[in-house]
Amino acid sequence: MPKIVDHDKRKDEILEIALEVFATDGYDDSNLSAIAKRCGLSRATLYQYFRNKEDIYYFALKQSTEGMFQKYLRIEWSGKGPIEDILEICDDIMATAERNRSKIKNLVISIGKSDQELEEAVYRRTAKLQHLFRRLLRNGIREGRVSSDCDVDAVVRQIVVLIESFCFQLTFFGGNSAGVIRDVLHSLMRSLEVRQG
Amino acid sequence: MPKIVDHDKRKDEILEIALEVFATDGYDDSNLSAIAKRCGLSRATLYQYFRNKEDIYYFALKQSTEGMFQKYLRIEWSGKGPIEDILEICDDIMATAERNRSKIKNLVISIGKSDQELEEAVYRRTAKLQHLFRRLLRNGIREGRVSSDCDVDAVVRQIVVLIESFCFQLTFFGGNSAGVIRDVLHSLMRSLEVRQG
Amino acid sequence: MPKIVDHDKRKDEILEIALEVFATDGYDDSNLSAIAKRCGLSRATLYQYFRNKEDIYYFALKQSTEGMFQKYLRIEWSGKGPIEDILEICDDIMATAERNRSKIKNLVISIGKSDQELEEAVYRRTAKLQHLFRRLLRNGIREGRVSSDCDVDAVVRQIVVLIESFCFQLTFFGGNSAGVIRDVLHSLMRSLEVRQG
Amino acid sequence: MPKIVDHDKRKDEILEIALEVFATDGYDDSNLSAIAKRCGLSRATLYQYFRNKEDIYYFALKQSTEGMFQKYLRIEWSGKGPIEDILEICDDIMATAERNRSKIKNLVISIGKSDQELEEAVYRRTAKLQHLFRRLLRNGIREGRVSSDCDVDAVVRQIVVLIESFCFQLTFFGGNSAGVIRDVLHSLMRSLEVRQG
DNA sequence: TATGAATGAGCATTCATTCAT
DNA sequence: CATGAATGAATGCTCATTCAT
Repeated sequence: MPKIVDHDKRKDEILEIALEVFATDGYDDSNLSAIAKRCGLSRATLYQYFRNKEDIYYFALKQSTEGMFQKYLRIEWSGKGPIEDILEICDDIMATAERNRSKIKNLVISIGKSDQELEEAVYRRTAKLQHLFRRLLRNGIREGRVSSDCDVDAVVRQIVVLIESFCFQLTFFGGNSAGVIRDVLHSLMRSLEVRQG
Repeated sequence: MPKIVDHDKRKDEILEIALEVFATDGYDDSNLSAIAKRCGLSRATLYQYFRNKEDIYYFALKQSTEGMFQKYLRIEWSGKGPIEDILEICDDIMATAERNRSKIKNLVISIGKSDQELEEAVYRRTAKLQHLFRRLLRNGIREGRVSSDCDVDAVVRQIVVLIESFCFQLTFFGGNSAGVIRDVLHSLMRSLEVRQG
Repeated sequence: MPKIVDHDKRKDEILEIALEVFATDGYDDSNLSAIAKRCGLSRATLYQYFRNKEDIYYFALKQSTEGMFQKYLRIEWSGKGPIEDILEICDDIMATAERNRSKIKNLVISIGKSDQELEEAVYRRTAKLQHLFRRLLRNGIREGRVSSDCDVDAVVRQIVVLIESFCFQLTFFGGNSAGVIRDVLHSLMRSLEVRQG
Repeated sequence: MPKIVDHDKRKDEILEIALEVFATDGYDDSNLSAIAKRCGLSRATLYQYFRNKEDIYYFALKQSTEGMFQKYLRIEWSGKGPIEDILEICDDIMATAERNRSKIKNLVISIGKSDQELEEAVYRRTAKLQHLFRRLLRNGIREGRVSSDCDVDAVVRQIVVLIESFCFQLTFFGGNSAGVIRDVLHSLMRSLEVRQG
């Protein structure tokens, strides 16, 4: 029997490392030598797991975003009200982003390369989340906990764009700047809240 | 007169063209051949004006941002009040950014390359503007036109970060997404306004 | 019985397939992966049967030419005369070549790689045949059925070279061009024939 | 003024050398390093003259065959008769081929790579020559110097195929074998001659 | 000043071959 | 006997940069 290494596991390890390298150096300035070296492999060996550099990048990115927003879809709601719930989700997303800065950075840089496919992917991944936000807001309005002036679609759009901006700030200026976006998001949401007498 | 007079002018022409090329192809995917060709010069000649590719990039960027925020510093104020004045400036900046998307894109991408120097440059260029905003807000509070709850420093920070985010959105997702940031900025500022009985 | 019996058989199977691959892609453009895959084996396993790629090629070629000219050596002669006999043999050789174009192509290409060893091999394989031709011609002269002007050695040489040329034409330009060589060979031989009053 | 080297001349020099290298090693087994080294240039410099390896090969081949058969088209005819004239041309072609073995070898190898374009090119280059042969033979028949049995088209075809075969033999087995083909061609033509009383 | 010529350094990719299991 | 894993050695190609004129 041949030398056995869990192929898929090794694949994931490579992607993990590749992601870091890509995040540090960018796609163009990175090179397979660096990735291979950090994996403790030769450059040629990478080709046993992936067809080419682009492939590595693509899968590294895919792996890093997969399931990123899945967990929010089956949340159990606290009684704190819709605004609080939305903020909680948003905060969690942003905290996750902060914890995975290198992944986010890659994502952002990739979008910058105007990879149309990725833009759509971002949309697809957040579509359900947007739907959730809409439902929460509408419920809130019906229950009188959210200001009836609120243009639901517009607000949801703003939330999403602000979260994106959070990621941008995180990528380009770091956590402090990103924190400002979080503040803005909070102000924005709070201004929609109907104070409960 | 000898040709020498033209030196600086020629330098600027090169930078102008270089900026376009960089904006289109990105720093890495661009090459000096392309720039030289579009300048009607040979590659070697570029080295008579600049030391290397990075130099060209650096100066192209510098040139493109120079004076970007200068004009706001000697503005004459309308009687509409500080909030309105600030929004007017912000809108003008954002409109300018939208008109110069390729420059902005370069700027953003460069920052992404984590060119520390550039990050500082951005700060330096906006420092005076921030000071202006602070003054306007403080005046507004004193005159009772701006809510006294307003944490001036925090708000100014938010303004700046939102304008940055506007540029990011512009670069990565285009004008529609960027417009959402503008809306957020407006909401934010309006919420500080004290309605005049 | 253990699997060992199959070893040589398996070897031949590999060579058979290898020959096809080599004929299709050429030595350089072919690769062991392709051969291994078509054999249903892993690349590494090939090395259990052959030392290296060249070995595989060498033996594939050897196998394909082995016995190519054997059958003519124990032919029973018709009464049609030596010229007719020679032509019959030549036609049969050429027909065989036409039927095994891919083998021939490999052979030709290999010779092109100036594999000295192969050139000699070609000579060795045809030596006996040349001897047979010589005998037939000499008999023919003695019996008055072949023109006495005929320089036996020269003619035999011509026959062989024409058959080789037939293979070249077959390889490079296909059957039609090769057919022309066959015609030439026939004319040549017929011109040696002494018409029997 | 810059360093001036006659660009086209240098180009030709490179092609000259490249041709030799290709003839020795074949297209695949050759590499640009070898060509560059023998040119006294760096690999990168080759790319200032040609776009890629294939280009070098293509032009090397083109250069080598250009005008190969041109000179025969405006020959002045001796009084020796058509057969003699044709043989003289053929001998000259074959002698030229022998003198330019490396060119011929390349040509042959290229055809082997089944470069359709080249096969056509060979045809195009010999088309006028074939026409000339046909005319000579027809004149010969009319004038009673060539046997009236002679199937002109067939004979011309045979001549061409034999010359090709000459080249093949030259490439694969060298001048001695090729000489045999020359002999065959002579016999063939002589057998068409009508002896002048 | 301007530029044709030349190059070194670097990169992605391929593939025959080895080795441990 | 069989094979997955791993790799060294090549190779074509690009490009910023230098140099001599």
